[in-house]
Amino acid sequence: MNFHFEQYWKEYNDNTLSHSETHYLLTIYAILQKGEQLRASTIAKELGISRNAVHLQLKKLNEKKLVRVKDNFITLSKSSIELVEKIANKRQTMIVLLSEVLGVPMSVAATDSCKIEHLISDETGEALLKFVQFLRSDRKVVLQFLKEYQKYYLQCDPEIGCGLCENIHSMEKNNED
Amino acid sequence: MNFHFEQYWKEYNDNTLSHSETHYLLTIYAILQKGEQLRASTIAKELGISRNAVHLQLKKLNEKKLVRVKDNFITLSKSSIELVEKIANKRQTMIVLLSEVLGVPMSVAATDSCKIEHLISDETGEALLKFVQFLRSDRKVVLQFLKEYQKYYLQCDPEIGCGLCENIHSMEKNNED
DNA sequence: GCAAAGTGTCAAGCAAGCCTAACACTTATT
DNA sequence: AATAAGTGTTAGGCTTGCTTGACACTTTGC
Repeated sequence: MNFHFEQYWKEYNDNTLSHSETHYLLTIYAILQKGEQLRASTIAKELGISRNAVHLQLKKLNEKKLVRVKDNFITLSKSSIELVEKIANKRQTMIVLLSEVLGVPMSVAATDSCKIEHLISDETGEALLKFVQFLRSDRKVVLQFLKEYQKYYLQCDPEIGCGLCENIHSMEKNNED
Repeated sequence: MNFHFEQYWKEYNDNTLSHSETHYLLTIYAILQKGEQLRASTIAKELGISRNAVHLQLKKLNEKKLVRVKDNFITLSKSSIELVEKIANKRQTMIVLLSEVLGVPMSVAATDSCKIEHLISDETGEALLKFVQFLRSDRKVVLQFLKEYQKYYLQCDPEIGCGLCENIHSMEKNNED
């Protein structure tokens, strides 16, 4: 416990993307993926903020070469697509870990993941992904591990279930030993 | 993937404590635990910010009943001690999961945990704690699980090690079967 | 005892990121 | 053609949380 956290706490805002920027880019990415043309006011509606705020943020994102605006239509640069996909992966990994493995309710898992997705380092993101992939594999040792975890740590009514036990049961079905 | 994240993204700042407040309280807690008397300028030195900034923040924390100031000496209220201990637990749990189980370097684990500790819900914090406690227990199924995980997912030179394999080996020693 | 150092406090300023108000311009509607 | 609705843009304001400068008061050192 003698790690000097005081050295780290200021790094909170030293991220590639701020929380705000992250959600602009994620939103833009999601809409563009549907094949739709995208303008500022759509982002405003989607994020629930004013057109003016979007306008200002887009100007900054454009200066940072993260978005392009042409004829009022918005596209993402290659580098920001990479950033967005990395962050979306981190979010998804966290959600799976929290909800599928640890049994946290989906809405809580989604909220928490949404808050921290842009703060997690690539190193941690990759380690989490590997771990979750392993936990989702149908190895015997994983199923035994999960069953034992469920047995001791998740108090759930077997009649009702808890979200997690259903996952384990369905994994078992795919892995008849 | 059709979860509406746009509903959540604004909750980023709706936390009991901001990142800044969190680190004020954690710092105050740590110093008081050493039994030392504490004044504003000490916090300034510890956090690496100006006395003026500390002064303003302490005024706000005092209004929120999170700290008490008497004769320029600072103490924590009962409610903020509870908050601090909860957050410190979340941080510690995350650090253990990342560094001991997933093999992320300690400095990365510390930085990431420091950034997200105050954003994680109590529900997620408790679920993570249970999971880490289980992973640290000396159950046979846990050791097998960790060994298999290490085998497939952690490329490390057995001569040098990776931080994680050492943990597993030491767990094995305590669990002669 | 007196200068130097440490401490608390107020003021003004800055950056991020939001807000509302106001205005210009372009589409739709009728 | 005329009014309404949608969109982009600028300007001023607010909050959080930091900064530096200036000033007063209290310790400490010689």
